[in-house]
Parts: sequence; structure tokens; C-alpha cells
Amino acid sequence: MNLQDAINVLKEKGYKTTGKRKDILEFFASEDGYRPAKDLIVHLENKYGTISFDTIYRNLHLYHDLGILEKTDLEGEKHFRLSCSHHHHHHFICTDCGKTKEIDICPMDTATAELTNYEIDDHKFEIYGRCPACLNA
Amino acid sequence: MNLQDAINVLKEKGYKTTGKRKDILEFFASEDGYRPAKDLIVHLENKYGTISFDTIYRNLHLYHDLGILEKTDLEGEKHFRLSCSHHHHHHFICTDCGKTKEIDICPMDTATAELTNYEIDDHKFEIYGRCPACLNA
DNA sequence: TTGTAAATAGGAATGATTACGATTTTGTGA
DNA sequence: TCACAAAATCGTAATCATTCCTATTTACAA
Repeated sequence: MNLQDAINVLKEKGYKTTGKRKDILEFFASEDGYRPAKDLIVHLENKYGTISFDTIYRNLHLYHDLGILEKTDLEGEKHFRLSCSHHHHHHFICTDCGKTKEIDICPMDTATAELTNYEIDDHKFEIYGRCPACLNA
Repeated sequence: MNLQDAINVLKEKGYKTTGKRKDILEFFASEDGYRPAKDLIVHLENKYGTISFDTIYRNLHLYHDLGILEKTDLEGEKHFRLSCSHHHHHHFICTDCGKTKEIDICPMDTATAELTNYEIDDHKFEIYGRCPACLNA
């Protein structure tokens, strides 16, 4: 999912493409890892001086509902990143910088065998640690 | 990890075994799923009328640090359960009742092959959905 | 260009969690 | 057993992320 894809999704669904909506997408396009709302707020305050929480969180939820952003709960804060829509995979997440690396292993195919009679709605497989760049810094 | 194991850990490490510490362990021993601090507060308020947040959270952190409780972040709330110390595994978590089922698959052995030069500190593999009991209710 | 539904502002409210000084309790060792 | 020091708890205030609300502004279709 890139910037233009995301804007197209917005338009297709009839949402308005405001300047701030584009700013938010650009922010996530320029990062390649999970970022908390806080970072987005700082980024937009640099540009606008002030930004409404409502704008931040409403759009984060909207993008998540539209599949534009992926979300994960890390230490009591929700973190977001642009969705990787090309194929199903999981992530290593650097706990220092938030950058991610794709992991092309999904254990669900074998795991479901242990879950007959269960309804499965979602799953999460994440690996935490420090990336090579942060290890060298 | 059962109640007695947990009390032994406390004593070995020189922590005092107060009535409330035992109450908290008994609460988790009587549940077999992830519970939020909120539920523990309600449980202890039923017995004592009032309970300090400090007592709740200090002990939850202590138990987590000692490996007595496992923790997971679910929708902005931290949830805890007694550690399953017998062997390494993961969980299906029922989003209705919080009960868990062990999943004896761990994808880490193959995943680490994709992560040379990365420092790996932790990982999470969780499956969310509804358990048979909640599906029938 | 204009009307209107959607989006944003600004700030109050909420909910989980943390922090802290005062008080109480536990376990130790005299 | 008793007294003491350290640890634990209390009660409450503060903090932090997030949600909610009403008034105002804006995008975009006609």
C-alpha cells in the first residue's frame, strides 16, 4: 500500500481527501515501521502549530477500518503502519526505532488444526528485538 | 505455575507474603484466562470494600517481573494470567470470555533463520476468536 | 457559485495506569 | 515475646492515551 493507493481507496469509498488526510498518509509513507499517534501529532504540529486529537484519532481509525493502516498494541499505546497488502506475512519489530522486517512465516495453517470448533477471527505473530542499525548505533 | 509455586518464588526472593498478595494469586489461579486489572480490582473490592491502585499495579508488575504472571496488551488494556511454566507454547484467546487454549506450535525456530544480525528479545503468537463455550451461549 | 454533508477545532471527559507522602504490616533478631 | 526497620499498603492526585462533544470550517457535487 503506497500513498496513491491509499488516496484511491479514500476516493472510491466517498471520503474527502483533505490536506490533513494526505499529510497523515505521507507521514506513514515516509516511515517504514510502527509509529504511535504521538509521533503523528508531533509531525503535524510542526506543520500546523496545532492539531486536534479528534482529527488524529478519527483518521487513524478510518484508515485502519479501510485496511490502509495496520495496528498493533505496544506497551499501552496503539502503533500504526501502512498496510503491506501484497501478501500475508508478519513482522519483526525493532523496540528501539519501530522499524519492521517482514517475516514470511505464518504458523496459522498448522495451528488451526488444534482449534476445531473454535471461531478464529484474527491472529498476531510478532517478533521483538533490535535491528542491525540500532545494534550498531 | 500454581498458587504454591508462586508463593515459594515470593519467599525465595525475599518478598513478603501478605494477605493481598495471596488473594491476587488466588484470583488468577481461579481463572484460566487473561484478565485485566479491572477484574482484579472488582474481585478485591468485594472482599475488602476498597483497594489501592498502588497495591494492584505494584503487585501485577512484581509478579510479571518474577515470571509468575504473563502479560498481553489487548485493546489498550494490559491483561494477565498465571504463567504456564511447564513448556514453551502460545495461546488462543477468546475475545468474549478471555479463556485461553494452548497452541503447541512455535514458529520461532524457522523464523530466526530470516533474522540473522538481529537481536531477538521476545515474540508473541496469539490467535483471537471465540471458544466453543461462547459460541454455544 | 452555492448548499450540505463531512471534516476539523478546541477543549472537556474518560479510563487505565503511575506517582507519592502518610500509615500500617511483615518478618527478623534481640 | 517484643520492638524495629524495611517493605507493603492506603488514599488520592497526577499523568497519559484516547474518546466525546459542539461549534465552525471545508470539500465537492449540482
